[in-house]
Amino acid sequence: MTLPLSNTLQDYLEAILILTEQDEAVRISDLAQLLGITKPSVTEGVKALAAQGLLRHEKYGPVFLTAEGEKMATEVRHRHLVLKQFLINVLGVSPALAEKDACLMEHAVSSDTVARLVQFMEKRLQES
Amino acid sequence: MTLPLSNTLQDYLEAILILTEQDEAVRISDLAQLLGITKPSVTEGVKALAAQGLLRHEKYGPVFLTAEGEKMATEVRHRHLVLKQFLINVLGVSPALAEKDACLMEHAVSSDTVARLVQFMEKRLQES
DNA sequence: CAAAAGTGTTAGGACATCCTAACTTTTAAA
DNA sequence: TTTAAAAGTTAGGATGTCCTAACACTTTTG
Repeated sequence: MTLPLSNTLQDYLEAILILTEQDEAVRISDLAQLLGITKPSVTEGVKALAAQGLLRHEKYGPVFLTAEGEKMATEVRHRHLVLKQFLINVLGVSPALAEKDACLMEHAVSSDTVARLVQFMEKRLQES
Repeated sequence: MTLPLSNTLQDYLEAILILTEQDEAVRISDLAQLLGITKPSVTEGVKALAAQGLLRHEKYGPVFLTAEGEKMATEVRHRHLVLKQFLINVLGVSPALAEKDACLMEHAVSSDTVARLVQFMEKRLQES
């Protein structure tokens, strides 16, 4: 049913989620700018995501995540945020580098590892 | 001069390093098996690495890392090992999953973050 | 409301990586 | 030493992701 999404398309979902929460409507142009790619590329990616039922998009219109798409986007962002917090608060990595690393690592870590990172940081807070 | 290698080609280098240390000669077939891809794909990848001066390969012969190739391979493996140790010893991830996660994460973490992970684990050992 | 500016799409192509099928070379065994 | 098995290569094709150029639609604004 739901095949695993490529890293690239996960990035699209995450970007759409972020834009959804700050703008009213998410446009192809906004995505292109945030993702740092051209509009034709975004159009293509959006088409693929729509074909998987992860978002809704009508020609020349804005983009909306479906429930399933939002769920996946939220998971990706969760991984991103957990990793970033770990890098900054535990390792002392600079925020800018943490952001960069987290962008890549979010596609590499398993759910189990993320859950353990969360646990680890909680325990660490209690102990201090 | 040295353009950044793709994740795929970094994996090739790492595999060659591992095989180099356990067998006398590294063959295309060995690599194909270890990487889980077909021989034609390996032939192609090896050609690309040879073109970048990272390994030496004559038709129908074995594969040898150059000094530069070995250096890069060692770096990749270092990232891999540091991550794996962290996952197992600090987070308590199972060895099998740690291996899997490290395989992907090794292409995502910056040198700075790896260095900090090492530091973190050293400090942690001293404190215990 | 017409024209300019902005937004989105289509077409066509590049590149990396993988594959299968068919062929060649090398190695090993009868 | 010839032949069968194994190893390696080549050719040709698929897929995913990106691009530029050109075109189509929409929005803004004079």
